[in-house]
Amino acid sequence: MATDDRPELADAFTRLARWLIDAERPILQAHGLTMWQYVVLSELARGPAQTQLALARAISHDKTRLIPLLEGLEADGLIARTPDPADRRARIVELTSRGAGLRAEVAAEIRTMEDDFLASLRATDRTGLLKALKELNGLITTFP
Amino acid sequence: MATDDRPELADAFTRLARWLIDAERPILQAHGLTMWQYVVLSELARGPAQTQLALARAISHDKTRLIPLLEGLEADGLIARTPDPADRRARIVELTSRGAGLRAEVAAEIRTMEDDFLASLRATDRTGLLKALKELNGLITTFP
DNA sequence: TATTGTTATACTCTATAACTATA
DNA sequence: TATAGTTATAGAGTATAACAATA
Repeated sequence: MATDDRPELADAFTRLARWLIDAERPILQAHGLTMWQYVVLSELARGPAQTQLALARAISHDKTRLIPLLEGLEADGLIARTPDPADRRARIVELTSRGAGLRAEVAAEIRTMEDDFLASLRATDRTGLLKALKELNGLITTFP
Repeated sequence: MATDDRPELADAFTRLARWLIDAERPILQAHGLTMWQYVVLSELARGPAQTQLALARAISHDKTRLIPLLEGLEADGLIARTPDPADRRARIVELTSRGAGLRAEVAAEIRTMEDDFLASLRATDRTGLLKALKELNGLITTFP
């Protein structure tokens, strides 16, 4: 067999993720956000969370650490937590318009950074990469 | 502009890396290895390390935590640490034949798992993905 | 003086357990 | 009894400081 130099996938993905996170950090910092705060805003951009617990699960964060995080975002006026009338234990979490605006702004800057990052690839490899990412991520979320 | 549903890259890579690491864990466990131990063996498979410090840098691990790790691998007969005659402070770290054999065995099992994982992709997307990974990983290591 | 390997210490992040209020 | 939110505590993982030996 010919020795093919395919890298180990876990290693390759980890390195790329780490690089991209490092590249996002200054963008987030310029807007006064931490990584986890941005993760919360991004998840809420898909729709309000019916409970904090559901939100924690959606972003693979544990519920105890989520609390100070939400308190900070609420104090900054980026999210709102309103008691669910149907179940007074639960609190519905959603973006304020200010939070939605900030998230969109940051997402656009990150997107620009990503486009620069992918610019060196041939078109076919880039589309293959993006299609593969979408396909594989669908795969692993359907049966975790 | 049409809303394109491209995922954020950092998120996509992180999820895939986490999934793959979870998939590797039982393989490593079956051979009595931790993730970091396997990382060390893999790095040494590329060639001996002239110093422990260089090894730590190569795998992005800090030198203090590397020490108990190497002691464990040495006790298991998987690596050897020999003082460098030219610089008696330094210790050259290399795989024993047993360590090399174990590493190759584990790598083969991981490779099989990866092939199964990628099996659902179309051929063009799979090759695009692999070429893109190689290209991008080269990019980020040349100017970190 | 600077560097390798090492030990000891502090710090951060993460997970577990326990409490309250509702259901 | 079970669950949502919260608080307090313990644990793993990581980084920093300090030391001996050698350069």
